[in-house]
Amino acid sequence: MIPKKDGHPHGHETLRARGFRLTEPRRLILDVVRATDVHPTAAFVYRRVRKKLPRVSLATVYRNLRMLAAEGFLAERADAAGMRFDGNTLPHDHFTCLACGRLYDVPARADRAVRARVATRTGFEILNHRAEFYGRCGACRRQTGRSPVKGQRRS
Amino acid sequence: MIPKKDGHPHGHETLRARGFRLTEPRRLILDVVRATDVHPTAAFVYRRVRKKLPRVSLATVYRNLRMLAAEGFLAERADAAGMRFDGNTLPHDHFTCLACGRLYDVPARADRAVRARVATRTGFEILNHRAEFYGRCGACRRQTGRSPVKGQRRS
DNA sequence: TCCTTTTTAGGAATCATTCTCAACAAGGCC
DNA sequence: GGCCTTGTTGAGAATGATTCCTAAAAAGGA
Ligand SMILES: [Mn+2]
Ligand SMILES: [Mn+2]
Ligand SMILES: [Zn+2]
Ligand SMILES: [Zn+2]
Repeated sequence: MIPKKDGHPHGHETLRARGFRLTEPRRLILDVVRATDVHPTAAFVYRRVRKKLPRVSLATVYRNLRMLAAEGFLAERADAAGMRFDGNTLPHDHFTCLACGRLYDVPARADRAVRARVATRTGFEILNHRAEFYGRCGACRRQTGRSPVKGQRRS
Repeated sequence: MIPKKDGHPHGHETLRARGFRLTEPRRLILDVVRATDVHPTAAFVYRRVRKKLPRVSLATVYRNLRMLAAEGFLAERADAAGMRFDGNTLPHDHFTCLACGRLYDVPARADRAVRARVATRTGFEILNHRAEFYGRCGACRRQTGRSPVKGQRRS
């Protein structure tokens, strides 16, 4: 039997499995977010998608980013600079360099104990958590005189 | 010598010490944020301040909240629902109840070890961090059937 | 093919936040 | 008191990210 002619890389088929149609805009949006580690904004994704699909609408990008995040194909994050998306859906923390503004993934995770302690102290049931670290990344530490700068903005 | 007739409670005098004038709008804004534990939005502060100073402008509220936060008299936080302010300037974490939406302070802090571990693993210099926990608060745990609700919005 | 449902593009609307600027208040100094 | 300088305010306009609306196109199913 001949394999389906539109077999895509990644786990795109799971989209269909969960009742999604893998339209052209959706495939491109998902690919853009997954192909970068900058935790892109919707505007960034829009710019990238337009290179392949010039007529795509910004509303379509927002709509599908929201939808893909709601279904767990992407992660959604909010910070002072607005909403960003993360193609890495494994649990991980983040580090923001205050000098260059870059946002890094921090693969390690030290939650179990911390969560348990907070839970017993407060009586809250803890289902999830989020840790953000701030400081200077390796590159910026080497460049002496590069001290924290105010007013980082969007990608 | 007669004491200054405008001696205020709290640490308001420090405002002057740092080169601020303690104007009426500023005093009221600071008092509103310090008097609540709801981590108010600018709109919330605006509503409260207007009760005492009906002619105050929303721009004045934003301007001074930003300024007071920059000087360390308040803390500023961003989440998915927008910018909020915190009268508690001591280092502390937060817990968001996914059922009722309330945001609680978590006075405990388990950072030293976590920070050190992340620093050695990544090579980043860690100057600060932020921890957010999510789950169900004590009140909501008791009310069975009250499960997490989508779309929490502003105060 | 015909019918139904989903998705889209494009533009308008919303809404939080910031900006602009003329008027105003405070303080210092003569 | 008058004058100047500097910081602050209120009102409204501007900005900018996100969402909403809607008619048209696309996809699926039978
Ligand atoms: Mn990430
Ligand atoms: Mn707090
Ligand atoms: Zn850096
Ligand atoms: Zn609750």
